[in-house]
Amino acid sequence: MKYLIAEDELDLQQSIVTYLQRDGNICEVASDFGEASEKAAIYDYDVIILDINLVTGSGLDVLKTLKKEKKRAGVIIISANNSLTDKLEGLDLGADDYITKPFHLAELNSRINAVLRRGKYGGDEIMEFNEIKIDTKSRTAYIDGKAMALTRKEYDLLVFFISNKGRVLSKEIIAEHLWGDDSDLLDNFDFIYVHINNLRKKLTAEGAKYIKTAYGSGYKFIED
Amino acid sequence: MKYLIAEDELDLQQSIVTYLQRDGNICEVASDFGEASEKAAIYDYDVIILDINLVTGSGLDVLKTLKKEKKRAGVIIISANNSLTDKLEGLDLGADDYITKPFHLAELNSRINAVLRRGKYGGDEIMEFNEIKIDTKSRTAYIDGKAMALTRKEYDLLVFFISNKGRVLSKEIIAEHLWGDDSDLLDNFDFIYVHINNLRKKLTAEGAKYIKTAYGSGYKFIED
DNA sequence: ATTTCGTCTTTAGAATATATTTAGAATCAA
DNA sequence: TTGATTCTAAATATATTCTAAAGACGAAAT
Repeated sequence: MKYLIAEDELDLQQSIVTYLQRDGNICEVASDFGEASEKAAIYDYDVIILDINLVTGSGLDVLKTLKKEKKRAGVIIISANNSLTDKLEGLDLGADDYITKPFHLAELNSRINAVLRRGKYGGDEIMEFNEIKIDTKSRTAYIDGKAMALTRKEYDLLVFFISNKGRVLSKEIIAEHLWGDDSDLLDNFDFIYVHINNLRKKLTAEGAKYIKTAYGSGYKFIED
Repeated sequence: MKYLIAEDELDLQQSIVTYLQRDGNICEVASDFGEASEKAAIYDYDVIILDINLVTGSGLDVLKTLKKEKKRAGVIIISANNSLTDKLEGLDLGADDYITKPFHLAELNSRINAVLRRGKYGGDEIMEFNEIKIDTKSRTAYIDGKAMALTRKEYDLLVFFISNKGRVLSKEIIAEHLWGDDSDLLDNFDFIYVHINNLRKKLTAEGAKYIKTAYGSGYKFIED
């Protein structure tokens, strides 16, 4: 695998490089944003490890470059502290995962593996739909950067919708996915109405009207 | 350097010893957990290579001994399978790295070098979360510079939370990591409530309300 | 356009599931 | 043995999920 490590703390940079090279990986480094952006634009990396608190420039630039150049590198953001805003920033930047300092190299390693594994299966750590962002790690959904207070079923429902956005989901399918073979319930699906309603309320409270009723067939999550 | 190789597959054990001795290292071996624990407690090793699938005893014991005796040996776990839980468990147990069978000796060697090199950064010395600092060497947690009087379980719980900050940890996962496969307990998880409660009390006594309940899913350690 | 019927929405609250807290018994370590 | 720690058990508290029922809406038939 080929990595770009954009980190200006040189001993940390070196630790990561050594750790990754140990497994036969190819590493390139960047110590400031200019260098990081440039390399990210030109070369194809499998994973980019990006410290958003580099002294020069803005982390957005590097990620924008990646999007513009349609680079498919997985991005793991290193952030110095774990405040909510930083985390949200991480989500906004479109990173695949984030890790907060200080961390164990082995922990970084398992995140890298998760990101690489994901490329194949597509199970994202962070999901997005317009102003809605879901951090599956903390099981928290954000709307316009604000954490939503969702119950477990509401959260599961939202995740299911977003991972099937645009597709009509029948009550049967939804029930099967959220309740499994709990056959007591599967006679009627009235309870779905209630959960849909509750989730809708919380979404529309923030101005998001994404759950459309497909009369007679189900629901779909889609732009107005 | 001085090594302890705790491995009961004798030809593998011998291979490792020969490989390391060729570079002028001192090696001692142990073929069961009793021997490994005893030697680990008495002698000072730079690196301990520990097969967690030894037939006798529990891998926890050796690592617990190391913690109790405040031994600073780096630990590399050899594990027979490579499931994620095993990996995480290994890290949680305080190991510095892990390697899964089968492996090339050269790979083991580079892991050893990484572990030796590490000490520097990310060495498992100090963990931090806002005003909380944990000195893993002395197993002491400080809050605003003040040492907290934590019991073992409370300390372990706090470390587990902070090393997985932001992530929802189910009671099952917590139990698995703090109690291992002690299957007597794993039927119900009520005792978790008590430890959470106790830890919370001690944290909130200092104004830190970081343990959030994720109703129905678990707990997470996170900014308010 | 009106009726009709099946489908969906909405609400309130009952039932259930989950979490907190306390006290004390059992266990462990010094 | 003693004191600290850990676990058990039970009460209390809280949150979620489901049921039920009344009304609104959509679509097809008249």
